[in-house]
Amino acid sequence: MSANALPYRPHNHSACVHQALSEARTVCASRQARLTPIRERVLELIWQSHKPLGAYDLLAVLAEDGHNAAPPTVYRALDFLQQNGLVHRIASLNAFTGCTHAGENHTCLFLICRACRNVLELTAPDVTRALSDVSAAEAFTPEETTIEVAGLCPSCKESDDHD
Amino acid sequence: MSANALPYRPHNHSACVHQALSEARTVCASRQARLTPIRERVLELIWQSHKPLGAYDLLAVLAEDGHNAAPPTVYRALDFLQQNGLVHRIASLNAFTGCTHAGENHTCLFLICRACRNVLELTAPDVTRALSDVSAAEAFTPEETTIEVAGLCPSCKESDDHD
DNA sequence: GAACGAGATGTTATAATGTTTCAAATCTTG
DNA sequence: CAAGATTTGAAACATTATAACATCTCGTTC
Repeated sequence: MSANALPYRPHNHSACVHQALSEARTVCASRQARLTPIRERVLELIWQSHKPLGAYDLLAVLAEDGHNAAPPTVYRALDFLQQNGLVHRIASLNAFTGCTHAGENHTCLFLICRACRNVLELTAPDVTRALSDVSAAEAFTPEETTIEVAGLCPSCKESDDHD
Repeated sequence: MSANALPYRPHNHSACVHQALSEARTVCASRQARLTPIRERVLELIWQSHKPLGAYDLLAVLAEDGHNAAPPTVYRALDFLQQNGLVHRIASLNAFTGCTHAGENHTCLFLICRACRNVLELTAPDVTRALSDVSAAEAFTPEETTIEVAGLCPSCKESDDHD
């Protein structure tokens, strides 16, 4: 199984978080984008797991932090993080997940487990190429691509089979 | 250009609507699903153009009809239509569009013009296969697939180039 | 170091999208 | 026609997202 499949397996997750934050600092520094405390905190929260969080989930945690934030605070942080390629919005869930390819310009896809809610982000050249061909065939100029596959991850499939 | 590319070109749209409604009746009859007046009206409204409509857009038109509907009325109609493969929800737009492959079991993708807002629905075996391969490689069991490509359609690209 | 300006954040209000719940009406089937 | 199932009506509410404007922070310039 590829290293990318981690979210579906137990792993040293604090390493994920640490690496993500570290990469984020690098990316922001190189772009002269300011990774302020709020933005960094939101990114850290999103990376707490591989389950996408909603904006209001984030707000709730910030409230526990003692930070009395309003929705725009979170949405602005999320906008910043998206613009700098640090998080993705999962349209079918209205939720946000950490980008595992920070800084890379990429078309990615998501495998979303409906049972455990974990999300695996992948880049799939074959899919990207096929989609690009389809667009070209229709003379369509693609700009933003959303590919989200909902289903069951291997672990949850197994549990499901035992029912 | 394929016949499927119609939304981006002038065409006899009332034929689209007529055919869609006719197919819907056939599909529902064969499934013993009841295409009630509200459901049919919602489907007809969705087919008024190839631009996806939001649930509240539909509500507004129903209000003009003199039909004083509340949100659940529309969402229930939309649920029914989706379940019977007559409309699709475009997750990235929170909007609904008529299915051009009614009754067929298919994985489709959408080319969404950000300028004119028209949407072209396609089935792309190469994309479907590539996605299926990716899922298999991760031992993931896919159930629902969302593929939405936002960009510029040929007509709008042309206008854009002239700026 | 004071004044300025740009970017970031705070605050309030509101918009847009979607769901829950229960009651009433309608259709279907025996 | 009576009973049960499906559909619709209606009110309230939940969730997600944005608009508008005030304030703060921090680096730059004078």
